[in-house]
Amino acid sequence: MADLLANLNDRQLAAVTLPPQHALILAGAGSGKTRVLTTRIAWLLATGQVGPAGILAVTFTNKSAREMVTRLTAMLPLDARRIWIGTFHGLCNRMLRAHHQDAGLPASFQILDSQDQLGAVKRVLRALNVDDEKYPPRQVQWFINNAKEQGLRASSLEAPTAYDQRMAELYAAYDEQCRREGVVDFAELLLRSFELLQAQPALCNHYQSRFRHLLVDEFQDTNTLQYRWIRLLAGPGAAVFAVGDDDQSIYAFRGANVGNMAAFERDFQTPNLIRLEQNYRSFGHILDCANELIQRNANRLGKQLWTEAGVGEPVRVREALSDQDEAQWIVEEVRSLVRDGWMRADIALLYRSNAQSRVLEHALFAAGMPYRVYGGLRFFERAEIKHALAYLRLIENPADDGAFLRVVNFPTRGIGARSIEQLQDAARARGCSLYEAAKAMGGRLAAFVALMDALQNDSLRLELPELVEQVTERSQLLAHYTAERDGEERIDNLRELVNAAIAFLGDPPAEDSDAPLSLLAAFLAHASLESGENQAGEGTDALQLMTVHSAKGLEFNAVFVTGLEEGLFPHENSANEPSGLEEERRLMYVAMTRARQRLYLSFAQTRLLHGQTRYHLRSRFIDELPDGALKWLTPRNGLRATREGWGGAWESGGNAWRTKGTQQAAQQGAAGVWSGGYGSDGRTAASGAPFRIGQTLKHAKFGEGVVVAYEGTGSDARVQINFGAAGLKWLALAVAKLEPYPDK
DNA sequence: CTGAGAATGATTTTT
DNA sequence: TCATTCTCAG
Repeated sequence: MADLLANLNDRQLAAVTLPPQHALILAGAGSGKTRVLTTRIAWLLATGQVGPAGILAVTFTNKSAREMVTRLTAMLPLDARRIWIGTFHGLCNRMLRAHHQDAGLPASFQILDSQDQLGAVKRVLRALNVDDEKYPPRQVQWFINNAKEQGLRASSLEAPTAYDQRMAELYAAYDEQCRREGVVDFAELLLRSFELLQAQPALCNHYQSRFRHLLVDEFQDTNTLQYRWIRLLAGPGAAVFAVGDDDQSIYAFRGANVGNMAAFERDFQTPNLIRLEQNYRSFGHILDCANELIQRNANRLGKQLWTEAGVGEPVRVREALSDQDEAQWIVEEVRSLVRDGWMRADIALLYRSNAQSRVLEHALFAAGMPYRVYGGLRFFERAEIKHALAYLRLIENPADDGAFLRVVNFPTRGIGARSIEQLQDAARARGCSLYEAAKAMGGRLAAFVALMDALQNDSLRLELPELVEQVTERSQLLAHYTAERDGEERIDNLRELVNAAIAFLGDPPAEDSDAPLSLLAAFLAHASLESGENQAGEGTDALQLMTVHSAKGLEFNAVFVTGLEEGLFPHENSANEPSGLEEERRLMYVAMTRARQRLYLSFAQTRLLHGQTRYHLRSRFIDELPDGALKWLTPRNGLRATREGWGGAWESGGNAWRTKGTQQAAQQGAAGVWSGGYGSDGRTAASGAPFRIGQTLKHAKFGEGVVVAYEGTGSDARVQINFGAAGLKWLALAVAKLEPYPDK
């Protein structure tokens, strides 16, 4: 016991040993959040206050759920599978499997991932002859998920406009299709579980009295439905231990509601609120920057990170001439770090949006520097894997039309669009599944039915891995990719799927139901809920490239936050959203607090974006940091305009440079501007205009403004000027009357 | 069915 | 710019 609690600081210890009451733990970045959460569970168990069955711990990612289990089993000897630890979706799946009948689901219901869901939506639209110009599938999908995350069914939606009315109808039709096919989407897992508990008081009571302690990780990321699910499950008697950091709430765009933290304090009348503010990750200067930045946000619950580690190195800031120059400099800097003994794997390059990785990758590749990019397709999302899984899904559930359509003609077996249309008509007329309808058809469809029947037979006598192998062979998937030029990797992946099946057999999920689920169905659920690893190559010492979002929860000895430019970070689109800027600032806070020892912030004067050279001001976030903690590697006042009066431009919509019909910026023109380097005059020589970026000008109507960007040559030349309150304007040099204004 | 060329649209992402 | 999706001719 003493062992368990050793090395906790006072606050951590207080949190871990709280009485069985509701508690809100405000855990700052690097304050030992996961440690507190897992030690709390271990302490509850070790003191005999509760048994493993009385605990429910919920996270957002499989990764953090796994980490919790690993740490917990290291602290205590126990069968972690008896504890309900998992993601919201994983736990809801577990509950629905156990009570599928009460929930109105078939025993082996399958789970649609976002891709599958989009496909399902498209089919609904086609079946109902909906104009997908007016109702784009993605938008319909978003509408459905959004409604579900609010806990709303189609029937309970308010539909004030004809459009909303139609959307609600599509939602209803989609749900009906899912029911027919025996599938559920991600949001449905949660909503169905919630509705199950609501509709079955006895069952609800059972779980309420069983789970004495609910522990929620990353509470700031919960959405409305998740919050209500927790509240329902807690009932009157359980203690909810919510851990989160409102300053790290960066997922509002996918439904997360930071307001849930304040709501929790209110609804649960939380008697315990503990702040974990001591940071064990970063040195002082880095934390000073983070604190100073984040305190500009309003409506915080309030927190101030501190460390015993000393101030450490100042935060390095550098202005680059261009995105390429930025990348080049990073390569050099990383090289020198590596020469000094730093590990590449301990260095991260962070960016706001994925498009920015290209330039960085290009420079790294040219320099022969090993790197690894996070994000992109994961294992279970790859096309070849989805194909193989679709065959397996169809074996398990012949009513799964989505799976049927995916593989009926892949690899191609001469079943064209019109035979499929005929088939769909027949199925609709008879009110049966495509597979059922195909049984009545002759020719090539009959051959496909025969194939599936054979595979179904295989499934009865073969072990799961053998079945997977058999499917890839008999379906001709392997043959198809063997014939393809670049099919080698895909074949490797298909073999890897067999390995995944073997691994799954070695560690099957816990069962709470009397009627055990078929291993195949369980494997398919596993594949949907665990999208798999992002990328291989874990072993090599490679530089880490990722978006700031994916860096959340990680830490590195050195971190480069790149592209710190207005419009990019903070992103221009965030200006349109309420409190969008505050979320961007939190994102910056997350980015900076990833660094242990050394933090670099960089921005570029010009950047090639969507095929256009764009000129950005440096991010306001840099200017929000305390001077004393910074070390400028380039002159602080570079070639830049001072950013006075910029707020106005931001509020005015920030989209001004998107004006239609602008001429492409001439590369040479841009080069002309910057060729002089730092401190040069940098006149827009190509156009002959006597202005430079950053110069203050006067306009007869709009008043004083700052030149922000420049585009075109000769008589097409235009400048973009920020007039503060009057906003951002593009003005043609040939027309506009602009007077130079003495620099401040 | 396939492949070429046009059109499109482009934060952030887990389950 | 560029990757993906769509459309149409062969």
